Amino acid sequence: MEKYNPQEIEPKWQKIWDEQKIFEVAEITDKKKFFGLIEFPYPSGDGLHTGHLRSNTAMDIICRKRRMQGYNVLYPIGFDAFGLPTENYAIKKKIKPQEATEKNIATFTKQLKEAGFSFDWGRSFSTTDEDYYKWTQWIFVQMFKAGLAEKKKETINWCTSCKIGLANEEVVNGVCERCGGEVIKKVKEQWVLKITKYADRLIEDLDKVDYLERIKMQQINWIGKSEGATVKFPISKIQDTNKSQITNTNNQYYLEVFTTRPDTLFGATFMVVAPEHSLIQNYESGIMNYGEVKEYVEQAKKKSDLERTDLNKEKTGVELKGIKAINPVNAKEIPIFVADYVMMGYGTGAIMAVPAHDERDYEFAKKYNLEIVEVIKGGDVSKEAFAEIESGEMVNSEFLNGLKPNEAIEKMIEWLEEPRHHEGAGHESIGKRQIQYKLHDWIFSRQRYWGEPIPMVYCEKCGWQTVPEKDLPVVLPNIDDYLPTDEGDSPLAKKEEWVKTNCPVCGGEAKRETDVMPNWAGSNWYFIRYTDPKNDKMMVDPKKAKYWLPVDWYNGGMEHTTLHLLYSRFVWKFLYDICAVPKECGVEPYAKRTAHGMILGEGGVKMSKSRGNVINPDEYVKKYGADTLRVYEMFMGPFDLPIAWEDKSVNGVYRFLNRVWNLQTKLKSQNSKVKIESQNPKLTTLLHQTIKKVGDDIEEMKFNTAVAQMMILLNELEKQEEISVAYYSLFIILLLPFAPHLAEELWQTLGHKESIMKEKWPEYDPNLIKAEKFELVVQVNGKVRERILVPVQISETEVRDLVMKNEKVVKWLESKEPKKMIYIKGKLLSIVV
RNA sequence: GCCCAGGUGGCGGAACUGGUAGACGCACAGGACUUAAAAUCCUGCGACUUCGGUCAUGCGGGUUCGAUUCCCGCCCUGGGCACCA
Repeated sequence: MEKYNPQEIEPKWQKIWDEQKIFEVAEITDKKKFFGLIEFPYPSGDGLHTGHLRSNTAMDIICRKRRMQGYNVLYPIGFDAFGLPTENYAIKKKIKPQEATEKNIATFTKQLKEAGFSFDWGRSFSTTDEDYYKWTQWIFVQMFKAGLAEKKKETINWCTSCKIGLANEEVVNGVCERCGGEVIKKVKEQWVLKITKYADRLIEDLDKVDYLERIKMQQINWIGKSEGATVKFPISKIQDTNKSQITNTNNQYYLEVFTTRPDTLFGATFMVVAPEHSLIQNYESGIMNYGEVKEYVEQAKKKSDLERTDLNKEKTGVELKGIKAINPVNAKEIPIFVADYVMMGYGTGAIMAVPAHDERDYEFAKKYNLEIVEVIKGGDVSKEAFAEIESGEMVNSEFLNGLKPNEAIEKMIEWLEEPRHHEGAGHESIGKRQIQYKLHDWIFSRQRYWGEPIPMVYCEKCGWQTVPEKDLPVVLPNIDDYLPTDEGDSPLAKKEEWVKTNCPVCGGEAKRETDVMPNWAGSNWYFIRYTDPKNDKMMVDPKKAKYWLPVDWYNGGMEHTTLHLLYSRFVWKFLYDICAVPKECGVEPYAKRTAHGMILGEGGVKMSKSRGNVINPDEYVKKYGADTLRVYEMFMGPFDLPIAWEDKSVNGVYRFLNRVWNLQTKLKSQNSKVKIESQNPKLTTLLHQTIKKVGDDIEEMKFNTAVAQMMILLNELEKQEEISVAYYSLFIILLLPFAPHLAEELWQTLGHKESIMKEKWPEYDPNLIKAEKFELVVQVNGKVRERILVPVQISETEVRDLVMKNEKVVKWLESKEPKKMIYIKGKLLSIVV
């Protein structure tokens, strides 16, 4: 027998699988389908990393098992290749992004094939392929036509280092998520997608899917739905007798706020507006201390978001002297402040402050000595704010007195919504019920080069027009100077002959949009395209979509469970609404979503180039083979938790596979007819337990214990004088999804002509997983005192008799009479004396 | 601050629905083979012990015949959100 030599057998089998196109899936069959999905990789210059392998191996195991269970399995792969990392990499290396992408995809392809994943390579594509992004642009056109895409002036987050606008989601702790660079506010015309219109559905439909609970929570928190009311506070017109009239340039007579606590309206003793609030500009001449206010506003602007949102800092603010707000419930005049603890980006950018029942307002009121009016009894407002909503009773609140806060909220909203005469505004309601989301509309423009051109044309006469569908794709021109500009225009703007075009409506002169789409655009819908990747007539053939979609199981990293998941769910819902995907597919794109834990470097620290602790899979494939790497990544620890790489343990897995290989020496000479049942019953039990455990564990992604169970079986098999081909075959089949090359080679060695993958996934016999005897545990007063081997069928009386005769037990009873005996069948007998 | 995980030997981690804590692997120690080493195989491996046992699953209580598992109160670690009105 030759030695286990993965370096030889792995390339051999990869070649055979590739040539036979064994994983290329039939279009539509009568078989039940299974669509397993992993996040397609971003082909960076660094090559494949251990995290890709962890996710891909897990789904590979599941898909291989499904195939053996008789499913028609789609396990596709592609590349998410547009975007900043490649562009920046290309700039650094002084090459074109096209070149970098091509090279990186080649590397990734080679690495992925070397890992033995059962991908359907026949369906592979890159988001940068023209016949793919044609449809990415087509989706944008549909969104525009549906009124969900709009170009508008937005205060955006501008990364000064990437020279690019960022979505709110891409700003983390006040800095650029990607490069950590400084983020400033900049007003720019931007394309936005109105994801907020789908906010409710994105929350509600989570009930219909099987996601990890924490993923659902993340989605819900991100959308951040709050229910409450808006309330208009009139601004009192004349304060300062020296000034005859307050100039109000925009006829703004109200300060409108959003509150989740309309019940506390009688306790509103001052107002606060964000530094960016238009009220300040509008009442410039009415604000007596305008200079002071202006200075505060300027200071606030200079602060980064990080500084402004630092919870530990003391709240600051300046009163707008000369104007007052009138609390509409009691007509009291209350002061207005500007303070940077109120954010322009949420609600109306202004709040009514109820210091008695809100911690932040309380702190502010204490500092500036403002009135604190208790309107809910139950706390001690001389000491701290009482923010409870479940308990307490309304006081000092006229028509709300005596109610519970929850009831008061409803009553107050009713009161606010009643139309009534209102000074300066005629006949309308003071406020109304309002739902507010933290989720913002999604800024979809990027002022860079390496992305899908936004397929829009601007005509002076006709306004924004979509590029006609027959002219799609708008091909990204191959330009030499693709460096970003400091002014924040896309490099495409420099290519005049490309920009200049004709208006699709009037035929007159027009200009192309020069911004490109963000990275998310291509990854929003790639899984749909896998079901029909070559279609040049439509995004997807409804028949094919109907057969394959939704995705049955989607696994990926925790880092993509908020943004990518939310965005792609939104796009799916839109495509569902316009019938671009058939109704039969359902309202959610992914039936099940799981996430793997990150692999950390040795010692539990994050892997990074700067630390120099990045594990390169290639080295391990070279040294141990892909099978060892696969099994190790599954065995290293619980799949969903982060885990540190441990070089020494890789060796342990290599030993395991070698022992499986060497087990061949114990094979009975070609005696495959031997019936399993006739063998050693203990071993038979263990074999069936292993079939059950490995099968069940794969479904629950408990790969570590599945491998452990196979090791237990191997240990037992090794103890035998000789083993039957039947036993060995079953063992290899169980191992196949984990170590496919090894399993295939051993299968062939056993004399099979067909691939092991044609075998059925084994089923266990429920009668055989039970052992004939078990170890009965005897406890005296809760302590284990004896273990006796007894037959499974033993009755309770027999157990009692047996135990009471047992010397050791008798000794522990110290001739006392047992008070109580508890018998747990098949487990233990507990005696209390 | 809020939400979600989690805390078990020297290490990664097992443990069904309250029923033998430490499976499996790593590391380590001893032995076999070898001129020797590597590899491989065998044995041992939570702590203490007067060798009868006793104590042990972050800490302190509780429920129970019995708690890693359930309840109450703390401490710590990781992740997410964060002046969201």
